[in-house]
Amino acid sequence: MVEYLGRVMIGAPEGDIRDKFRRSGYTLTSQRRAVLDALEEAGGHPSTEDVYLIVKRKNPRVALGTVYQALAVLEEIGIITSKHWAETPTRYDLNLRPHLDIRCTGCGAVSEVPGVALGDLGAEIQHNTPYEVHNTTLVVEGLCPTCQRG
Amino acid sequence: MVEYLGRVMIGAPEGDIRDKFRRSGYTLTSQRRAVLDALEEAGGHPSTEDVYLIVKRKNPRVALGTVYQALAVLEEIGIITSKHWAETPTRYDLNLRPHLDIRCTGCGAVSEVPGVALGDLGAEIQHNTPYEVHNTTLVVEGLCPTCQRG
DNA sequence: TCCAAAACAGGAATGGTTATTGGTCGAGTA
DNA sequence: TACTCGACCAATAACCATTCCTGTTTTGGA
Ligand SMILES: [Mn+2]
Ligand SMILES: [Mn+2]
Ligand SMILES: [Zn+2]
Ligand SMILES: [Zn+2]
Repeated sequence: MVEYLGRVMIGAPEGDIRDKFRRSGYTLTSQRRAVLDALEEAGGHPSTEDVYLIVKRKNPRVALGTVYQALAVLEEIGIITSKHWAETPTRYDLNLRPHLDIRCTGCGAVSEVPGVALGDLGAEIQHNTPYEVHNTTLVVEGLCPTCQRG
Repeated sequence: MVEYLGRVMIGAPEGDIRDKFRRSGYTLTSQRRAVLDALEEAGGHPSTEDVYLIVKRKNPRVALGTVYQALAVLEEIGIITSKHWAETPTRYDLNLRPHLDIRCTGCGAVSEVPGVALGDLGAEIQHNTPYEVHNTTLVVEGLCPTCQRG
C-alpha cells in the first residue's frame, strides 16, 4: 500500500492502515483489503466501477454494492480520498495530501497538477463567511494533450 | 432580469439577453422566459426542481424536462452559470462573475462568500499542466450558522 | 397563410448510488 | 472446541437526478 511517484510517496503505510481500522471499529476484511489492492493496481484515480472490475478478476463473487460500501468506509477512516466532477462518477485517490487533480472532458483521464500553491484557502474562506468551513475542493477540467489533437 | 445585492448588479440586462439569444440561434420562447423569471424570483442558487416548481405555479403545463432543457440553453449562451456539489442536484446562478459559493451540508443552503481573492488560478494551473484548462471551480462545503446550532 | 424546423409535454429510460434482506463469517468467550 | 452475537456481505430492488424518445404544438420565415 505504499507507492512512489518520482520522490513522492503516496498511499498509507500498512501500519497506519491497521491503526485506522482498529481505531474506527471497522474490521479489515478480505473484501476491503481487495478493494485497497485494486486501488493500488488501478493507479491514479479510478472510479468505483474501475475498482469493481479489478476486484472481480480475483474474486468474481464480490458485489458492486460491497465495493461502494468498502470505498465509503476507506474514505471515512481516512485511507483514501474522493473527488467529484460534474456528470461523471466519483473518483478515488490513495493520495491523501491536498493536491490538484484535473479531469479531461474528452477521455475522462484524471491527472495531478504539481506546483500550484493553494495557500490556505480554507482559512481565508473561513474569515469571510459565518459558515463553519469543512471542505474546499478545487475542481479543474480541461483537455489532455492527446484529446487536444482529436 | 436585473437585480441588486447591495451595490452589486447581478443578472444580465434585457438587451444582453435578447442579443445572446439572437446570436446563438436559439429562440426566446415563453418557457425560457418563464424559467429566467423563476430564477430571478427564486433568488440565490435554485436547483432545477426549485425553478420547476416556481414556473409551474403560473403555467402548470410546463414539463420538468423542458426546465432542464431551458436551463441548459441559458447556460450555454452565457446568461446563467451552474455549480455542482457532490451528491446534490445542480444549482443555477444569475451571477455571472467568478465568485465563491458555499453550500451547507446540513440544510442545503448556498451562499456567496465575498472578499476572497482567487487570483488567476486558471492561469497558474495552466502553467503547471499540459492540459488545456477550461474550467476551474472551487467547491466549498460547511455548516451555516443555523445548522451549527442544531 | 403555409411550411419546415425548433421546441415542448408527457412519460419512459438511464446510470450512479443507496437501501433492504436474508444468509455468512469471525473474533471473543465458555 | 463449540457457541454466540454482531458485523459483514451478496443479491437485488429502489432511488433520484437527469436524459431520451415520441407525438404534438409553436415559431419564424418564405
Ligand atoms: Mn490525485
Ligand atoms: Mn453564487
Ligand atoms: Zn483526454
Ligand atoms: Zn444549514
